[in-house]
Amino acid sequence: MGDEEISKNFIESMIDKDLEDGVYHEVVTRFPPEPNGYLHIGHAKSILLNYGLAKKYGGRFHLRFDDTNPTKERVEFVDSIKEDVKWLGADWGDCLYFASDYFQQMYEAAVRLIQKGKAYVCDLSPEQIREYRGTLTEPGKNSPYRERSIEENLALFEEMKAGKVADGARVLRAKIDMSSPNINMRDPILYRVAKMPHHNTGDQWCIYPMYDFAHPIEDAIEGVTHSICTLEFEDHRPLYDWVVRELEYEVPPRQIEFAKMYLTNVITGKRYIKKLIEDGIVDGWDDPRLVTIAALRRRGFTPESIRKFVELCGVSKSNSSVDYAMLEYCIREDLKMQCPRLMAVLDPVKLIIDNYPEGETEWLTVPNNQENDQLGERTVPFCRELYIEREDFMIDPPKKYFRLYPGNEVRLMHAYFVRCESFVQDESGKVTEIHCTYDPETKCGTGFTGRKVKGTIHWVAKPYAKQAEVRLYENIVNEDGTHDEDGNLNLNPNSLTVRKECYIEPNIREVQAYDRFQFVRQGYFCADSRDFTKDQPVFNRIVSLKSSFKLPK
RNA sequence: UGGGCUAUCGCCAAGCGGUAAGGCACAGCACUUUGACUGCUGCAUUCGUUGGUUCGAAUCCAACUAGCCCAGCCA
Repeated sequence: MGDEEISKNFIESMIDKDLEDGVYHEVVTRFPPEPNGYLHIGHAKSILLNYGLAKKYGGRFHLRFDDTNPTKERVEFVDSIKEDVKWLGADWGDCLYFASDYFQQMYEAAVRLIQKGKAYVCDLSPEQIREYRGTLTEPGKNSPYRERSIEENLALFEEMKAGKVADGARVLRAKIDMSSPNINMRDPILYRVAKMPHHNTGDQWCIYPMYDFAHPIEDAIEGVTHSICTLEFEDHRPLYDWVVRELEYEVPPRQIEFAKMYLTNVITGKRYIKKLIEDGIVDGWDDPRLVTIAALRRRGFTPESIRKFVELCGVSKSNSSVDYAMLEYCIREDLKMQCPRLMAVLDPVKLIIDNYPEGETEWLTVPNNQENDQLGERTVPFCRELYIEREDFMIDPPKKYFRLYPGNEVRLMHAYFVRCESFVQDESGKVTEIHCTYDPETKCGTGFTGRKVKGTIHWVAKPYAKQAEVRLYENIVNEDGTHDEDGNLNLNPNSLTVRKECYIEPNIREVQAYDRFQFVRQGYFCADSRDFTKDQPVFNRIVSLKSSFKLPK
């Protein structure tokens, strides 16, 4: 997996051209999150794209925290982001940076702009600035403070820096063009006053640079060549270029935009996730139904599966929403060869083999994964009373059902053929016991070829079985749209099913948190790190198998 | 008559003037000690629309249409 030829994306083509033209002689990329929340699957695309490009071209990949706004940032997010990026396998080596470490250089850059007559201090209030900015269809008008002298601007900016100016009273603005059709070029704000401690620089600064000013400087300082961001920044590129040009960096970085990834039937918006947590619908930022990196990890997704997914989705400039089935395919693909395939019964019903000696136990040696003998073997107990899956027996089966029903013979996986002779129901009609007879000659591994059966079912020996809790997850929002007309989430009421009476093979006592298994026909499961105890393990379903027999309606 | 971007199968996505890659999903067949996996087969006479240039257009030109983004002292 992973060695298939994936066609070159448009960013690689641009990089190739830059290298050919001698614009750059190396490739340096970065992932620049603001530490204001948890990373999700969409960020994974950016992380892996940037990291992959640096690796492919033998360049560097930087992890840089874009922490220029102290009002929104917290250290705990810095830590969680580092953990998630590392987990995804994007190795930043010693290239870990903080935009806030460049505050002095940014300040000096701002002074240089003032000296060039390209920036001025503006006293307009936030409301006035908005009015002066014009609208999408009307040009803006010049600020009355636009023509202040360089000396005055320098002095005023110094006052801002010294804390002599109240929050919001004055800002530093670029002097570009108030009539530009691109609103970002209408004298954008470069620096604002915010008397607030910063998670990294403390009280050292009370002026903070805006994204549009800070970002190109951060890239230039670090020697980033290709500054890859999402589509909504396309309109900012002229400003990005303006900043690196006016600041006269010898090797100016290039901004390239790509489309964000959206996934069907999930939510990524911080606002919505926060509400789900507050409403108690999910149990936190790492609830397995969410697609934060932390949630995917807890659910049991592997970093490799996320990498495969991102690679498969590709990179383009058209807004798109990838089918959740694609993610499911990727984790199945990764897990199928590396997971032990164990038997577990999620909805048990008793099966009794009437002609099997009472009190006897056979220990069967079975492969852990028929397709990968590296995974070895284990022994499982077999005896007279078993549990099988309730859905593997039907009193009155439809056509083409080939599991157990009165008179039919099936294989008990890794064991014997068994024929249903009778069954017992309670008053409500619920089946409580299934009685079978087995044929000793049909034991697995003896090479019996006398006859064939169409169905194979899994089972667990009743006296030895271990009880476990299993959580079955589905998408959190409905297939037919994630929101209704009013913007409320269209929640899937069946997104979580908890099964407490599940029986698993006794072997599973060896399991560690985060261990993954394929429960035969039930799909892939992960031991939940949060609720895991060895006595009563809790498993999260990662993904179900592709399909199973569906009853005709 | 604001600007920017996008449009190729149900969903992603190659393609860059020489006659529509691939993956997911779906369907069928075969195989099967998991109805899984695997293998095979099928799945766009057509590239948002309409014109034009050309021997030849998804690719070039023009005009439309639809969707997304922009008026934070957020990033």
